[in-house]
Amino acid sequence: MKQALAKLLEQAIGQLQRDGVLPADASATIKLENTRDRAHGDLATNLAMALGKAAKCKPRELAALIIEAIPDNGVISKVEIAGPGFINFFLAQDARNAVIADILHAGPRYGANDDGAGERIQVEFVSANPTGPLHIGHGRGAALGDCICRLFELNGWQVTREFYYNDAGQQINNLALSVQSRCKGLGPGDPGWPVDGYRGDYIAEVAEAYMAGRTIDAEDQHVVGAADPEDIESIRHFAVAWLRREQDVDLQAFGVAFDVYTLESSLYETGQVEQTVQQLVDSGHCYERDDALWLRSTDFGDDKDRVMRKSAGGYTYFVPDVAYHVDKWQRGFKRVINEQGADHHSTITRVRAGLQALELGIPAGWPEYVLHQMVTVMRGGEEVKISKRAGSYVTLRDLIDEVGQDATRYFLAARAPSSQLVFDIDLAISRSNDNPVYYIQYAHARVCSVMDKLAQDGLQYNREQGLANLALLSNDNEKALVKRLGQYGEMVGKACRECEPHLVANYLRELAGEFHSFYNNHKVIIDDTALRNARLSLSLAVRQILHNGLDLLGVSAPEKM
RNA sequence: GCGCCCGUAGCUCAGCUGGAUAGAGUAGUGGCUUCCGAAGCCAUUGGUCGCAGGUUCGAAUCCUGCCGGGCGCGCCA
Repeated sequence: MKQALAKLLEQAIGQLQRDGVLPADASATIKLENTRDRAHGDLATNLAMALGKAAKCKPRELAALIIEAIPDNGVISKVEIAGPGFINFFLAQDARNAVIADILHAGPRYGANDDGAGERIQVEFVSANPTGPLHIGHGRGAALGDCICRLFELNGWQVTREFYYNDAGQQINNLALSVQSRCKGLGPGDPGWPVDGYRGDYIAEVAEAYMAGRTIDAEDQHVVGAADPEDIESIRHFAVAWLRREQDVDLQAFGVAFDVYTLESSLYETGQVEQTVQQLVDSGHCYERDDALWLRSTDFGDDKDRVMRKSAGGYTYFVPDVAYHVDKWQRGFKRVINEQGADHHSTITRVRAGLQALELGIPAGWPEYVLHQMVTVMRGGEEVKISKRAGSYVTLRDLIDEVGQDATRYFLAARAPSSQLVFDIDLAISRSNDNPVYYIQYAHARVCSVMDKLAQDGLQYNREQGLANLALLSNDNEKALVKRLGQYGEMVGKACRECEPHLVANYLRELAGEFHSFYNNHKVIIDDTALRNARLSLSLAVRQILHNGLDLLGVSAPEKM
């Protein structure tokens, strides 16, 4: 609809240029925006104001000329010049109503498009260290990452969801030592407890299972506890496997599944880390100093050079990170998005610098990043400090159990990633009925309920008649709904381009609100068959979009509540 | 000190590739169910868009400088 109008305006501008009203080189991007106020029509453009100077005439006068130059068409029903020179377009109702038929025909696939042209894209998200259960911050990453994936899929991309396990660093040593101490009956604070040991109760659970010789059976791993408190390698292996399984269970409960899991340790085993280091050395961007190997990352915009190999031996964490991204590149992903917490912000420059230094033809801005800000958890009016070492934090599993998967996912995805998020557990639990997600789901259930009532009354929905009588939808509530439905496709495209799932949440709230308003003002099941079927068509289109949108967020669309 | 993010109604947040009287939820007040689900609707109260300059027909939105909050700034990951 918008595109059709933009094309008409383009033709109008071309006409005015031929007529000499506008200089041939005058140009302005044609910007059409959805109006906020219905009195301003459906779409408005500031074209006349933008071109006023070039045409050397007043914006309102130019607006009149533009309007005159617009070719005849079936899209526009009325045009007005308003304010300083806005051109307001009122769309023909027939043209607007067409969206209802489109939605009903496309069903669950409505909104899908070809923007991605089937290109492959990889989204890495969550990527929690296997040193403890997932907390609410990981939950935000999971909710956002998964929604972003769903958006890309809808927009025609072939998406790979990937999880990267840092299972090879110092923190894993701490984990192994912590479990070992528990195996020996030590607790946090006891003499001999590791300085940076993990204090949470789950460490004791891991130790107990290890000593009991329990088996961890998961998709890609089968590990048996060796029950030997002196075998630190065995403990490490068991603990990582245990915690990975725990995280998988949490993610499953959250409705998030990954296609590929990559272990940092595997990059060492395959020699990819060594190979990357060698290539970096060969590239001439490295140097030795103070017994350490450095990357001259300042050549690529970093504010200081970075150590690659420590003087005591061993690589710093970003070296396997670079090797990992080389691997992603070699797997053929022209686009890679890493969704992570903003506290990892500093790694971006470093990883990109390493990739540039390799001179593999990787673009400077590759990979892309979506960073989400911290989640603050409130409980009993007080902030709950999240500290893995202190063992006091809110796990994702707790949240799902208490708040429910739907509400948790909605809350965590409904805010812009760049904004800090306050998650008030008391509010989410005790006032769960006021939760916005129920408001949206309720609208969906209401349409289902209308359909039930229709059947109870011995009536049937006649789609053909409904679509043939859409012109009967003429009240403000109906018009508002039709207009909103018409914006779904545009919204979905923007949410994907900007990697901002919260746009979906906002849209759904608006749509649900407008439906509730319509529902309260007008009966759907009425004697007038033509109008009844038209309203049913509208309601079913609304239900479909609510369903599709909730699906993008990973939230269910219940038929009854 | 440097880098990134944020500062909009009592609270939680949208709006930010400049547009027409600044929006929603929640909290407060007052209404609406012999009629498809009141988990709803309608009305109303509430804002110097952190502050000060600048850019222009027009700034919550762009630029600069301050102030306030968060996160980073390691031969940790």
